[in-house]
Amino acid sequence: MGGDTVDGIKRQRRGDTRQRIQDVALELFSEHGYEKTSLREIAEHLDVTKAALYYHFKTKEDILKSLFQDLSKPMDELIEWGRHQPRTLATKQEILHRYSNALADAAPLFRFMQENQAAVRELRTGEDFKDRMIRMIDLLKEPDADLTNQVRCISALFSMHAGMFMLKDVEGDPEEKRKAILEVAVDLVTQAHSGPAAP
Amino acid sequence: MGGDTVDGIKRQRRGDTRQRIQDVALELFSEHGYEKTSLREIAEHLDVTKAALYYHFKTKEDILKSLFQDLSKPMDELIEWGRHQPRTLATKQEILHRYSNALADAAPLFRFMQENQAAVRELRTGEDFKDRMIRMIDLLKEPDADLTNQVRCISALFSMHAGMFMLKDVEGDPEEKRKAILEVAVDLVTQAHSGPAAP
Amino acid sequence: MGGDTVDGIKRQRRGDTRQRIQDVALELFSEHGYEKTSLREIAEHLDVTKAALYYHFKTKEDILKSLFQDLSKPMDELIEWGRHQPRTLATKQEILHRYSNALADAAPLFRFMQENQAAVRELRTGEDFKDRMIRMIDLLKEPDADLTNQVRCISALFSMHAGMFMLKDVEGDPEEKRKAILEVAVDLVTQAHSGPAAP
Amino acid sequence: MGGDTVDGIKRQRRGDTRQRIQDVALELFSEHGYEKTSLREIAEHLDVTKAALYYHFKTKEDILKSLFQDLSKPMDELIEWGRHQPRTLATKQEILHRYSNALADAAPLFRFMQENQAAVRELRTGEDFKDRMIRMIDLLKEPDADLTNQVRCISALFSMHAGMFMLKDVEGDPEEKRKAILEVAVDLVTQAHSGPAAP
DNA sequence: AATGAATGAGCTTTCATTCAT
DNA sequence: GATGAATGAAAGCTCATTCAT
Repeated sequence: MGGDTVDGIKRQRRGDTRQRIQDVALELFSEHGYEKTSLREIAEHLDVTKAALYYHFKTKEDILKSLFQDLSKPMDELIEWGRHQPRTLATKQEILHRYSNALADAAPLFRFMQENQAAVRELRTGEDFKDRMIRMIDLLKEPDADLTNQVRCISALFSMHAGMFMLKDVEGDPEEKRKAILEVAVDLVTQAHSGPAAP
Repeated sequence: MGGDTVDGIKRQRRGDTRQRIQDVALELFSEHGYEKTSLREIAEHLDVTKAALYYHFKTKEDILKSLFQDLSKPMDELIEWGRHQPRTLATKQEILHRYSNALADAAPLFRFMQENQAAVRELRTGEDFKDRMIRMIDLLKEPDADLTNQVRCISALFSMHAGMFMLKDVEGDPEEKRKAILEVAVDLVTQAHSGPAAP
Repeated sequence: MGGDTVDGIKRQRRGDTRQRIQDVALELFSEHGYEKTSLREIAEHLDVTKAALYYHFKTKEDILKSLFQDLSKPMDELIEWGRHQPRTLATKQEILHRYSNALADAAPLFRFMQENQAAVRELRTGEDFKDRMIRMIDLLKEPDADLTNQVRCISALFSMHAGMFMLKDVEGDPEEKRKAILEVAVDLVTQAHSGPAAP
Repeated sequence: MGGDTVDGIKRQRRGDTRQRIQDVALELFSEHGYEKTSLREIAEHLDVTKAALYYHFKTKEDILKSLFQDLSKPMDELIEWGRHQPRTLATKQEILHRYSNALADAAPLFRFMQENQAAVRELRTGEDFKDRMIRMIDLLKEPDADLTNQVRCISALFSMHAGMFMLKDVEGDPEEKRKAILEVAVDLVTQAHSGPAAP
């Protein structure tokens, strides 16, 4: 049961309910999936009533949407930044670096996205996500890239997602893992950048 | 939809209900997700009652399991085959070839797997799938591979999954696409095979 | 656990659930109003679960619609009959007679209609009812009737509705009351038929 | 209760919130019915919070009651006046005249009453209304009137209600319509006054 | 091999209402 | 004179499942 850290800072219980709902929702959505997570569960974890959730969010889907917005902002910023850079290899590498950081920051959300695509697709929120992926890929691949190199770029991106949670059970420092994943992604995009004429 | 008297013989409605349930279930599970698909929907698509489904399958989860078995057999066979081969580059390439074929055969099922991980995880059926992925990776990576090369192998496998449905909206012949995807996967595993000492 | 009256007639509990739902629903809708009557209440009165109601009717509104259909049939038949008769005074009187009978048969339903107009209006089922009233009035009034005589016809019809339940608390034999109500209605329509030129 | 800066200008948002609540409530109650209209809706239409409504009214039912009081006063006055007059035909005609005027003034409220009887009945507020109707009828009918003439009086009253909104879709000047309705009502009561001995 | 009828549990959502501020 | 935050109760509805026939 929630005690508040007293002393100096305090706040906690007043005004942050909305944030707490989001936190718990993300946790439970990630763990059991969106459909399987009921509002009752979320409410119980927060020790409030279901109706309280509806004071802060109009629908269950709205909670999900609000989570996506947190995810979307950094991605949109990254895409916007990328569009104004020259399409050099250095730019692409920088994009991957930044993407890797964004991923690390919002890891649970990305994991959730990856694992709940079907459930989320119909919510008109998923569409946005796929769009963003496509625009990311557009930044990474050369306009005239052949199929193989397109696949390399797709692979780079998805490997970052997949790696993130596939390496969970593997020994080792998380930061090391992130670097390894990034390295592979950079490799793939670098190969794709050289184009089909590479020896 | 629903042609019957094919080519002289007729068959159709008799002993194949079980199969038809599986077909429709896969289609709907893939489209809307496992949780969101109700038995009512499946029954309606088949023009039978819900109760009829229970004659053929003990539970909803059982329908899902039966679908996985179709997917599991080729994977298990492939893994079994791989274990009895020398861990050469040629073997790895052959594994990827075979995997690519299996994937093409059971594409909708794989797509479903990819997009419903969260929903499926808790069903004790998903665990098996993750296990299989791990065993596949074990066949592809060298025992002493560093993190980066492990990621390459993981990436190879997941790229095959992701590519499968990410390229759906891309122009071009499906067979060409499959080859491109396979090429990238082989590349990744080849790199990983050479190990960190590669020039 | 159902005891059925065995022997000979039997039926009762098997197959008549749909009818029983309608009966109870009408009773409760009439008593407390449509909105105020919950499916839980209906189910409890029938000693079944709410879900059972949904086996027989797709929605709460559907129950209401089914009630209206019972009401609509005699009215539509009456209107249809009326359209094929000459617009004589005798015809009009016969229409009122028949309407009075229909009303007596479906009294609770009419009372419900009268008392729940607002609640029912938005259900797209009420519209139909108003249409029917208008068509009834068209049968009763002369095409060139002045306002006053139009009001007489409207009044005739509504008096039959209102009388039905306003006389409930009055002493006397129901059949007598019905006759009195009918007499007033016939009077009104007769006056209207003679037209404004009557002495 | 409510000190306001009186005199001359400004007013508007200040002391009239109570009145505005009543106006909006009547509008929405009439349109969608009492049960279907939520306090949220009312509050939104007024651009205040639900809690604000509770500053002005103790409960939802209280809002309704306050509306009825506006309606009741003229009716009670009319009834009181009627009781102190001789029961002549002229008196009855004057009652109908006055009633017609009251009706025109409070038309939306009457329409609401008519269309929400069931919903309102249980609120212990509706009972009053039925009582008033009965007392009105007592003023119009002769003490020894036979059933038919009682029905005439009931019919006169209800025709005024029904006519009010049934003629809405009919062409013509509202004042003309009101007169036509009144004429029919007067006719009915006049007939009833002459008693069963009329030729 | 399949249906008709039903259930129990649970879901998302809405409502009237309260109260400290 | 009003708001922000929350509640308890209930509503309509859906679901997987059962079982006698």
